[in-house]
Amino acid sequence: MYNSKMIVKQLGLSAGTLRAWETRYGVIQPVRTEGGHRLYSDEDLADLRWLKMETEDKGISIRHAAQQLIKNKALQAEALPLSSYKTPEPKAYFIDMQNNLYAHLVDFDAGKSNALVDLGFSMYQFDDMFHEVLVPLMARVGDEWERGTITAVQEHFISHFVQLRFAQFFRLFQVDSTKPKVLALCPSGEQHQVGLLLFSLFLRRKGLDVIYIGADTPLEGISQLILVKDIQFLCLSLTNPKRLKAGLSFIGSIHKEVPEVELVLGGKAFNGLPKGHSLYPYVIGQSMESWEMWYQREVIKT
DNA sequence: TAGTTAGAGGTATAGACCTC
DNA sequence: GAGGTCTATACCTCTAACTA
Repeated sequence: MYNSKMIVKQLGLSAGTLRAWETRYGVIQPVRTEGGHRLYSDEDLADLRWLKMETEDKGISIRHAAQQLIKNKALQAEALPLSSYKTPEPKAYFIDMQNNLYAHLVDFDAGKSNALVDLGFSMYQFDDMFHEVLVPLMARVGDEWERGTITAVQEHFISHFVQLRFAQFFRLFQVDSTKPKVLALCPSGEQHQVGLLLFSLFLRRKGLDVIYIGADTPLEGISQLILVKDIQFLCLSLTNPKRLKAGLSFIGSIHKEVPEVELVLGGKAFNGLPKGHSLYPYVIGQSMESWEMWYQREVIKT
């Protein structure tokens, strides 16, 4: 449970705004301590985060966003027998959502797709939604595109949709200026950035100031950026093993100019590095657990 | 077109109460 | 006891609708 101060810090909303949303629209009903102080649950936090995203990113009025949230919750409640109401079994729900979302996206129906994702975010932790729905969705889109069952236009549309969702969350987390700065990018030629996005979101949630450059980043200017912005960690993602040689050359050039920057390497290509390779110690895994271990080992120690 | 009004939404303040 | 949080209320800004 969270008190008002923690909610204000996490979301950047004022305490007055929180109370106004509660009393005017009834969208959240925090429990109270014996003394009457509000205590917010994880669900309250998720709801508030969703409302903030709807109002600030989409420009929807708070009244309408609140109505939509209440409607979404009511629809979900209706779908289940009242006597046995509980949050749907996540695994089955995520698979179902992924299938429905895929169908809407290949049909270029952004409205239905957004509504479906909004509903998911109002019910589950955003980590679960990204890991269980959006990331597998992107993997599936990549496979379908390679098989030729969807067009390049569909692939681009879906990628753009998912990236927008990442970007919305990215802005919501407050930066802790006492924590190290991070530069995140994919070397030139690398187009797949979902893993990098996810890791950047993980870091941003921890309060790190992440400068996200994204896919297909040229070498020019990177070293200067690291020096000017006092970057401590350089995160690189590379999925295509065929581009590993070029990727290593990319890293070598940067390391030559700024040897003090600490490397964080992720993606299928780097995961294939042999144990004896000099860069092997900088490769992190693909699971949240391995990221958390890296964070505790490399960031908390600083 | 410009002024007025009303509503929506956010913020500030005061005083009382609660927590640590 | 200091600092945080509460409720209630007033005030501010912005926008849209209305009117002369």
